[in-house]
Amino acid sequence: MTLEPGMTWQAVRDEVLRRIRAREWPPGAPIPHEAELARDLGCARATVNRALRDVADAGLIERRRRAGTRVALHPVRRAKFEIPVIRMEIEGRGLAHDYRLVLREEAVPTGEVRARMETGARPLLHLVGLHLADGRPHALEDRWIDTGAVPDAAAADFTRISPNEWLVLNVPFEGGDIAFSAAPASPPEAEALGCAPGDALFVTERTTLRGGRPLTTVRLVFAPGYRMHTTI
Amino acid sequence: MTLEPGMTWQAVRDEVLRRIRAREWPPGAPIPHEAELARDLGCARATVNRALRDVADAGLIERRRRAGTRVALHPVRRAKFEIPVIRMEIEGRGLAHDYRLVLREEAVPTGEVRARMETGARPLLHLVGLHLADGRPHALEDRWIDTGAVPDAAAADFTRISPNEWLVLNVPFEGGDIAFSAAPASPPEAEALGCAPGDALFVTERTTLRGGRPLTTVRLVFAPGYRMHTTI
DNA sequence: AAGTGGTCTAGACCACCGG
DNA sequence: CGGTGGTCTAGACCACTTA
Repeated sequence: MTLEPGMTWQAVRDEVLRRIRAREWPPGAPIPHEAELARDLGCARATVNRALRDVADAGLIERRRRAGTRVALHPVRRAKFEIPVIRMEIEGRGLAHDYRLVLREEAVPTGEVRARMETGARPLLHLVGLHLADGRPHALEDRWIDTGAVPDAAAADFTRISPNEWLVLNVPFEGGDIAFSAAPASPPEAEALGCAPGDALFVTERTTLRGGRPLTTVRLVFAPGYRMHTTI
Repeated sequence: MTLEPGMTWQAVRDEVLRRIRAREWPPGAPIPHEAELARDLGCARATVNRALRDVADAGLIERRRRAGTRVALHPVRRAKFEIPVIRMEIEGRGLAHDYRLVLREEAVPTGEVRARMETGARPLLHLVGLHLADGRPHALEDRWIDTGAVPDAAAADFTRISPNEWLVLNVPFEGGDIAFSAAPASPPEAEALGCAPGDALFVTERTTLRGGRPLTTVRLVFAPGYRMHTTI
């Protein structure tokens, strides 16, 4: 029990984490309410609230009005990861970034892309480009843009700037979803990335929205050996 | 300009996001300091602080004492993802989870595992197990545990509970790192997962620490078709 | 040295929801 | 209905950093 006044919310958080780890508050057990903790720890309730919100964000406790706060039974760890602009990611490693536009067309998407974009039989802007790191293939960007939702894209010069970067700079968005998976290299992907067909490649697929409307969807296929990394 | 009193921090955040998206505050530009925003928006500075902290967490603005707050030039989006216990993830999809221990040994790790665990030539507990969803292979868990750091693991019955779940329930940890990648199925992986050798598989590698000391490292290889999903 | 964000406090009101 | 967390306020002090 710490009774020093002037406690910071980080100190409160650490004390809460200590009690959870020490099983003073075992999984599933309710913990004292904010006012009580504030009294015990000698700080304001707002400070306890700040600390507990942080612990709840990490998934270690569950909070509900009236029901109080409980230690999570199955602590689902939550972690953050970053989605940088590809050029910045490459340059951040001290490598030179280059980009080559491989394909630009107006076309009607099929299959998954069509389902994700929800644009039916309307033609979209389809761009395929290769990102290079120090001259070596890094990732293949296969993108569809709804020019109805992003009119400026029709006039953009995607031979000089990648759609990835142009969109980040020019098109504010509100949300979207991301999926990560592994896929074998298709023959064209293998040729572009300089690997063998069937090689295991790391794939991310993103669709970004504004006002609930899909703006663009992209499939990024990374050259063999790519790793996405983060910390808990 | 909104001048209603009693503004919530979410409303302040939304107004800030609107100004950024509308280029009222263009990329790289400084935004007014908290006190000024609080006056303009008719709320307390703490409310503005809460809102700006949220926007900064998302990567859209950069805050520094004395230097003030600026709109990020290259908005690195930050997203969260969840790392559930494998059993919970499977059961959450309405499938039955099963687990089979494939290998249990005391052995000295080599290569990457040895480097990650920092245990030198000391033998560790090595466990390999298969997670099944509705009887079909879901993921292969290849784990090393430092029994010096986690003594209880030596006596645990990993034929009934997976190391994944046992560790979550019994071993509090403080941090770690995670990597995601794609890899071809090795012959033993292919046999365990019921796919062909060389098939592209989604792989996650985690090392968890307590007090800066590695407790366990695990390589999870998922059956073909697995997708990790999250939203921005 | 001074301005900015970071945080704490004490009090208050409110929304929600479980008993 | 009443207790809990969620939030706002007004004021204050502090830490950091950069001009």
